[in-house]
Amino acid sequence: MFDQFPGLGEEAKIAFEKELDSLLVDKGGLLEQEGKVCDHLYFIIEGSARSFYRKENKDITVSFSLEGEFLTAMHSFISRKPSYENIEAMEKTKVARIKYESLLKLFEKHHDLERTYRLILERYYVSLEEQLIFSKFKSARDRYLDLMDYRPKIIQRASVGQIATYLDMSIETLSRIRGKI
Amino acid sequence: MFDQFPGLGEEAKIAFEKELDSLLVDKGGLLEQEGKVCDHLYFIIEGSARSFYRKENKDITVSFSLEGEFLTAMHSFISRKPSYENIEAMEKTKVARIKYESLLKLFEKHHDLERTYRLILERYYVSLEEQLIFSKFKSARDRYLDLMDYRPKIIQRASVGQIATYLDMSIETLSRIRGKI
DNA sequence: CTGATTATTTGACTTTTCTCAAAAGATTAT
DNA sequence: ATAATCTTTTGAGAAAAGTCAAATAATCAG
Repeated sequence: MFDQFPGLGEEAKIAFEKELDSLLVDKGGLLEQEGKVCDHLYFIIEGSARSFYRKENKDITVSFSLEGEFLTAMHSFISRKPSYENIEAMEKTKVARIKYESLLKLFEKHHDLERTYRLILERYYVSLEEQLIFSKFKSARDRYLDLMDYRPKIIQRASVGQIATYLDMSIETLSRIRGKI
Repeated sequence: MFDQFPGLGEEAKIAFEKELDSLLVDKGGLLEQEGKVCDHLYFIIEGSARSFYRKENKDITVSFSLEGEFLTAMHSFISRKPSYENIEAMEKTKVARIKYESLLKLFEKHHDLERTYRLILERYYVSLEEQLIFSKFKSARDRYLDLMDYRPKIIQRASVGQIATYLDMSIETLSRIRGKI
């Protein structure tokens, strides 16, 4: 879990792992729900998830997460306000999670853990920024081709509808793009 | 500068301020340039700035910042890779800034400063997420109306062209929207 | 102040993507 | 296995926003 964060000491790791709580969710099961404050930072051990929200009875996918990645409804987790996001398992998925409160407590004792969290946050930020820019300046077709290049696994695991809202185009447009490759 | 971050102790503030470096930039002057690693976190004391990048000889505005706000080419600042962003003063602008290296050093000594930085980062994140969602699900007209509501000062200070690329629409479309309010 | 440059607005037309509708293909529960 | 449901594909027409071009308006340098 922390291979990617070499600065983290053994002591902090152990303390962190003590606070972890593990969870198995079925396909379609919700890890987080809109309207509630998101209290957990998740780590996907196995499986995949997507976060989405609802607009006029449609699900709009905001992000996809695969095993080995941290995940939360960051906006709510940070701001402590009710989330507008839902997080749903895309298949049978195993996650570890830690409570917001526990995390803050651990920060008091383990400086290096707060740093690691900061790094996770930074990653989150960078990927969001890439997503913004990428969505801003490319045609529907290029957004799809980019996704194929950078995150091919998502195309294998997510439905056309989920991918379409993620890429900000209609299902029909995506279907037509796929037909023409 | 730190009024918004009550958790920060006097000692850390003093140490931080010691590392600050103040700068006056003329209208159009560049604080950061694409291709270079961004080494500074800025704070706008007076004036305003925008960050943008170039695509096919056009400037695409990514964000606007006003006095009292922290600002950097976050992607590069975080990743230590060359920036694709430029940051430019929109008028005569006074900034304070700290070097990336100095900041990291201060983190070693002042845990509360690293926390404050984390909070700045969180804010950055939240505003980026809002921008993404906001750009994703609104019509050109609604994006403009939202900007008028949330950041009216930007509309007063930035040019039509700058606002148009920020809102991801053509200059002509924005001009027509403005004509019809 | 004045000509030159740059920014904004307006018009006509094009392109991209959307919406609605229907058909075809999968998936799920009984 | 089969009906029922959900997802994907395909077609046709509509809407939103883009492009190109020209006219105004604003800003800047000498």
